[in-house]
Order: sequence, then C-alpha cells, then structure tokens
Amino acid sequence: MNSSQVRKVFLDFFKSKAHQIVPSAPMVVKGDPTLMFTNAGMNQFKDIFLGNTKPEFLRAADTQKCLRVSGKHNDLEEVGRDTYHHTMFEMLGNWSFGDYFKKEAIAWAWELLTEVYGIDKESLYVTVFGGDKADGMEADMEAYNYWKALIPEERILYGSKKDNFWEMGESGPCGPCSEIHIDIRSAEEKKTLPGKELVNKDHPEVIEIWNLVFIEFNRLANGSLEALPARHIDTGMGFERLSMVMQGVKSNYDTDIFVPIINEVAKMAGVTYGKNEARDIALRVVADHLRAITFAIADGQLPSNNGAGYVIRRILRRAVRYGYTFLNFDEPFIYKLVSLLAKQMGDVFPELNSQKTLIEQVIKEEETAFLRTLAQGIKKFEAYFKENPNVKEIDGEFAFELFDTFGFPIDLTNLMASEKGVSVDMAGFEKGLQQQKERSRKAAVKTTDDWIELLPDTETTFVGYDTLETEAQIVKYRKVATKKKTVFEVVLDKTPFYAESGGQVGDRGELVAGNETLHVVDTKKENNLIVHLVAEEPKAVNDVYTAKVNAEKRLLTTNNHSATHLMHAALRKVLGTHVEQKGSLVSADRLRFDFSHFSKMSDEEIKQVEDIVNNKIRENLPGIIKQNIAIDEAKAMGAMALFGEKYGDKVRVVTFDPDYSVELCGGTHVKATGQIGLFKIVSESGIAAGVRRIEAVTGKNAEKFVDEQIALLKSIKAQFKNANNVLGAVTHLIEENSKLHKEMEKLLAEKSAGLADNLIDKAEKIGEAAFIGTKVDLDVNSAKKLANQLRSRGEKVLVVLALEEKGKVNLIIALSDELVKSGLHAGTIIREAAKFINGGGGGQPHLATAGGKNADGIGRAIAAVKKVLEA
RNA sequence: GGGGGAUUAGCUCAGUUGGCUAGAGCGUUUGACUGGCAGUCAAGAGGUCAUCGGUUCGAUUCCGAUAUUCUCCA
Repeated sequence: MNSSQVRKVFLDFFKSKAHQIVPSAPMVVKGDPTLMFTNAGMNQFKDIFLGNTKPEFLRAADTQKCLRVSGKHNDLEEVGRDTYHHTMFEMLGNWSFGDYFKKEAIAWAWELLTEVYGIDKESLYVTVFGGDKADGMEADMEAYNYWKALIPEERILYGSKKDNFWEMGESGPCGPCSEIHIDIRSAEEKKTLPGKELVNKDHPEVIEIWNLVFIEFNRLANGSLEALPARHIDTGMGFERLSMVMQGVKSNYDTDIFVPIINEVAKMAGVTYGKNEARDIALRVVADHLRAITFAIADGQLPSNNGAGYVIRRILRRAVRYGYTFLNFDEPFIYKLVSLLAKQMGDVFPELNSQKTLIEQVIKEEETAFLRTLAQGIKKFEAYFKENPNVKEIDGEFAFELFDTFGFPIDLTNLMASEKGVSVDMAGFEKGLQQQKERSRKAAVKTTDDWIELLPDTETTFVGYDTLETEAQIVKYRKVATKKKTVFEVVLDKTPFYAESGGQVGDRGELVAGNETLHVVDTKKENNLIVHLVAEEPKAVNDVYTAKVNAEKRLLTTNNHSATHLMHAALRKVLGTHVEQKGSLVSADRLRFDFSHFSKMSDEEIKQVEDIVNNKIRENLPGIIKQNIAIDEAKAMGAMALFGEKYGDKVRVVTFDPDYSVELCGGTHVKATGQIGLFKIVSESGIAAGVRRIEAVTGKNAEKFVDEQIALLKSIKAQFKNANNVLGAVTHLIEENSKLHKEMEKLLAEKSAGLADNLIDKAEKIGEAAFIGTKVDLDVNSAKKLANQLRSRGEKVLVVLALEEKGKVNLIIALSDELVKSGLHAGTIIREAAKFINGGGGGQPHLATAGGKNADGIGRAIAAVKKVLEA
C-alpha cells in the first residue's frame, strides 16, 4: 500500500464513522504564546479543549503536518541517527468533543488497524495508565476492560505517568492515555525475546504507532486535578510509521515518502545509500530537514534570527552541516531538492507548488549565508592554532566562543581538531553552555496564577467594530509576573478592544469603575480569547466597568490597515500577482508590509503604487464588510487568502471596490477610503531572499513626512539664495568643491615643499646630524606632514615643530630612520620636552606629538630636544 | 526575554599593546596592446572607519549610549 493510500484509507474510515474531515492547520502557530509550531494533531482544537470555543461538530479527523525539535523523545540532534524520528511529520488523528469516549475510540482504533489495514494482531501491544500515587490517581481500569474484550490480557501493559498520562502543559486539560505499539521484528527475534519486554524501551523495531488520549481532567496551577465537565478524545498516529508498517520495511526512511528524496541527494553527492553509516545519517538528515524547512516556508515562516524563524534556520543549518561534512557539499544544494518534494506532495499540500520559487530562493540564500559563517569559523579556528601552535587540547572556552558567538557547530570543531590530532576540552565547553542556559532560565522566569473565574461559561462578545466604548463585566482575570514587571490579564464579557491579529496591533485604553481606572497597555488573543493586559490589579471585580478604547490611536491604526489593503492590491497590479503578503504590521504611526517579490522596486514602481493608492483614496471608495461568509463564497468573490493562516468555515470579507481589493480580514477598516487622506511610502528594502519590505505612512503622519521633505528642500534652497535650479547649483558646487580641493592640496604641497627647503637650509649642524627647531604657523595635520617630509630629506635629521593656537600648544618631533636606528626614540624625547609646555605626549620612534598649555615654554622645549643631539 | 559578537571603499574583508598620509581582492572608470571580443598591463576615482557622547597631546583602535545586524540560550 503506498503512502497516499494509507492516508486516504484513514480519512475514509473515520468519515464512515460520521467524522468531519478537516484540512491540516498551518504548521506555524499564530495566536498561541506557548507554542511556536504545531506539534500534535490536537493543536488546532486546543480552544475547544480549553472551553474557549464551542465546536462546530462533535467528531473530526484529519492529517496534520507537525514539527518537533525538542521534547522528551525529539531532540533535534537525534534526528537522522535512528530510523524513526523526524522533525516534520504527519499526524493522523480522530477527535471527539464531548461526544464518544474510551469505548468507541478503542474499538475503532483496533478495527482500523487489524481489519482495514490488516495488521497482524499478534504483533500488537497496548498500554494503559497504571496510576500514580503522588497524584492520587488510580489505574485506568475502564480502558483496560475495553481492551480486554479485544486483545489477550498478556498483551495489555500498565504504563507510568511519564508514558501514559498526557498533559498539554503545566496546567490545563489532561488525562490518561492508551498507546498501541507494534513489533516488526523477524519471527526469530520475537522467539528469543517477547515483544512485551521491549515496549517503550526505545527499540527501533518495537514502536508506538498510535496514542489514544482520554481528556477528562483539568490541572490547576497548584498541581491538583479537577474533573472536566465534558470529556474528549484526542488521538494521534504517526503517518510515516504507519506507512513503514504497511510497506513492510524496517525504517520510515525506507518508505516511498523518503526514498525518492534520499536517492536524489545520494545521486547529487555521488554516493549510494546503505553503504556507509555516517553518510547514511547525513542523507536521512538532509531528507528529513528538507521537508521541515520547505513546509515551514510554505506556511509563511521565513528563517530569521529569533523565535520560530530561528528554529527553521537551525534545522536548515543542521542539514547544511551534515551535507558539508559527510557528503562534501561545499555550495548550496538543498534548494535544488524543493522541486522534487513539491512534485511528490504537491497534490495533498498545494502550497508547495504555488510557493516553490520563493522557497527555493530563501533556502539558497540561507545556505549561502551559513557556508560563509562556516568559512569564518574555520578562519577563527586556524588563527587560534597560529597563536597556540603547541596545544594538545583546544580550550573549552574558545570552543564555546566559536559556537556561541560565531555559530560554529561544536561537532565541526571536534572534527577539525581530530584532523590536527588534538582534542577539545568538552567539559569546558559544556560548562559555558550550562552557564548560558542558567542565565536564560533566570531571565525567563514567569509565574502565571490560576484564572480567578467570576462569570463561568461566559463567552466574550466583541463589539469593537461598531463602538469604542461599552459597559462590561470581568469574566475572569489572573496575575502574570515576569522578572521585570507584573501585569494582569483580564477577560470581559463584552469588549470594544481589538486584540492583536492580522498584523493590526492591539488596542489600548482604559477600564473605569467608580474611581478606579485600569490602564489597558495591550490587547492580545490567546487561543481565541480576547485578553486585556492591564497594568493595575482590578479591585472592583464584580462591578460594571466602562471599557474605553483610545480612540485616536484606533482611528490612525484603522486608516493604516485599510491603506495596507489598498497597497496590497496596487502592488499586485504594478508588480504582478506573484506578490503575496509575507508579514504585516499595522500600528497607529505607520504600516509595514512584507511581500514576496524578487527584485528591488524601482522609483517609478514605487511612484506608481503610491499613485494608485492615492487615487483610490480620492475615489472615496466605501469599505464593504461582510461577516459570516462561507469560505467558498468568499473565494468566489475573489478574496485573497493567505497561506499559513487558519481560517474557519465562516470568514469576514473586506472589500474596497469588488474589482480592486477583496481580502479575508478580521481587522478594523474605514467607512470610506477618503478619510485616509494621503498615502506615502517611506522606505522599500529587502529583508530576505525574495522578500521585500515597504514602510508607509498615511493621513497626518504622511503630511508630516511630506512637510519635512519640503522644509528640508526649502532650507537647502535658502542656502543657495533661492536659486531656480537648486539641483544644478548643488551639482556645480560639488564639482567646484572637488576641483578646489585638489588645487588646494597641490598648492599646500608646493608651499610645504618650499617651507621644507627653507627649513633645511637653515638647519643647524650638530655633529653629523641636522637639527631643525622652530615655531610654525600650520595646523597639526599639515605640521605632521611637514615633519615627515623633513625627516626624509637627510640621513640624520631631527625636527621639532611647535605650533600655538588658542592658548594650546602642540609639539611635533620627527627623526630620520638613521637616528632611530642609532637608538633615539621620538616618543621618549617628546615626553621630556612636553614638561616645558605643561603637557604630555608620545608616539612612535620616528614621529611623536605632544600637547600642552604653556606657550612660554616652547623655547625651552626646543632647546631640550636639541640637547639630545649634543649629548 | 537574557548573554556574546559585528558595523572600515559599490561587494567580500585586513588593520593587537591608542600614534605610519587607513589597506587588499573583486567590481568600476580611463589608457595601452589585439582586426573585434576575451584577456594582459598601466593609471585613476571611490572612505563623516555606523551614529552620538566621554577618556587622551592624539581614537578606526579604549569606555558609555543608540541604531542595525549576526550568533547562542530560553
């Protein structure tokens, strides 16, 4: 059975059990501060489990693209070393939201595996939760009994809290779970050691394939458990592992999901898979990471230097590192594999095809940048050896510096060290790493208290599209403390505050009850919940508050948001329909828009975009907003949807002229475009390969921008006596200036040559040497130049020049090379001489300077220098 | 969010106890050689040493702040 069929059979099976088949959510998570990537199938249903959202259907199933880079079994550094761990994988899952529970979940899982997929019952084992004394929980006998009806009891094993009790986080919904494991070893091996001995023992051929989670508790911040009103089912089955079982191979990497990619990489590297363990690992790493990076970029997550983007960058770099070390790729190669992957999976995940060019460009750019980083690290490494030629062991501190500051991987340091026959002080390296971890942990301490619920089971109504002020009551609130500050998160039953989303920043404002005023410093969305971040602790928690949005900021933000839509449409008109939003920030004072485009925008293109947008503003187009439109209908209207965004079945559509701009958007918008006033692009720049950024201003801020430019031009004009042709005047001035500059340099050179001749003529003979000591009327730099000239005019010349300006005195001493060789040092001499002018100084053997305040001492200083020759 | 780096010519980068008139390669301009191109040689242009402040006789170099960026940890 090929992998496409494996996927299809799963979905068809649950469809037949009355499940709604839903599309995969984006792999990159938005609107959940606790999570950067979707790491399990249940993520997109988290709101439902938390009770923030009511489900649209009671049963669902899907295949979900997931990404894991850390966790108990998912250290990034382990991926590729074995045959079954991945960064990116698909999770097949089925769910019940307060509908069926353990009995059906268990029965259906068994039916699907044994009857539909036809897996041998003898090779399956199941585990159930065995209880936990510390938590006061009994073993899950309910699950045990349902299993007993299907499978012999000796195949049912009790598991620990670690393996068989699932938790979402430190607090929140949780419950016992039941795992299905499969033993794919050969019959002989099974005879020697029964499979039950190997369950949960990290054996590569006795593995978990399906986890059934029974969500029935809520864990509070103090660690205690309470029963949930509605019980849910959450299951997850690894698609790649299942495919492996169905294809009768021993490794995920031997399935039709990976084989074509591995073969292609092997071909490019000129090697064969299966011949050399180190190279095989590298091939698996590249194949696995290619998928993770490609899907992440397709979902809109570009590699960057922090947060989710940084995780993507690290994965990509790991692939480059393995390719570089074990497959001898010393130039970008991963980007060349994107086509193949797109061809292979583009049917199920169409975003791979539509974003292909961008993905390739971004990956290539990242590869190039990292290869440069490696080259720099190697240079540093070589420099270290030059300085410490006889070391036997590389300093751990240096290895850590290479890694920490310059991003040079420690395993490459090790490799290069062993090539030179030396070792690396790994203990010292680990120490540095631990210290850094400790620092970070200290800085990131955040304590979140339990919600204090005042109005249970109340959903928030958002009224902010129509009004900026309303009466509201607190539904729940809690304290969140970090090292630096403490804020209170407040949820209201009704709110005009817009929570940050779709690039538009959260509203600010205040909550007022009696003489209590709470300042709302930001509004955020957490799992679909509108959370007001309030600076003060609410006191009158049971009273009715007046919730007031800062109207001025909101108005400016709204103008900017509508302008963003107008600009997005204009960009597609001017540059082409390959322009897609890659990021957006809409605040009160500006808008920032990142989009895919492959070259710098010309001045004309920028002007065209501005013109189109300003025309649309003057047309005073009405903003037509339709709520609750079915997604298909919205698409029929020509609405632009964004990859990497999760849309429900019902969407909100914002239109400015149905033939111009139609977008899916939850933000606030103007009633008519005229109120935007004016639109000006302030800057256009590149932020990554294939991605450009525009920053623009509207309304008052745009006027201010234009005013400033005009004022600047005016003052320039004024400088030129209001010449008609300022540009010509400036050009002329610059040319004139450089001409004069050259002439002056020439004249000065002639003058100082003349002066030099003069001084040489007047030089005093002292023994074989010539002494020149005089006051000159030059600036310090010219005097230095002069002194330099003089000292090369004869074989033994000693020059002292003194200059005086505004009460400050400078001395310059220069010596011919011959004198330097005979042991004289201008720096030493000048330190003595400087005493006479109440100053200090120093310099090199042949040229030194000093400064002081006592002009009366010049004569004595010169005399003192002369004595050096006389001695 | 925390730590550590970096910022020098259009690009990639040198520039260690603070002191040479701030350099190299590539690119660019001009000229010469060749029938043309490619190429070779020669000459030249191009720098507020990120910004602001401080220490100093003197700061690209040391210190502080800001901006941008890289990197590691969370």
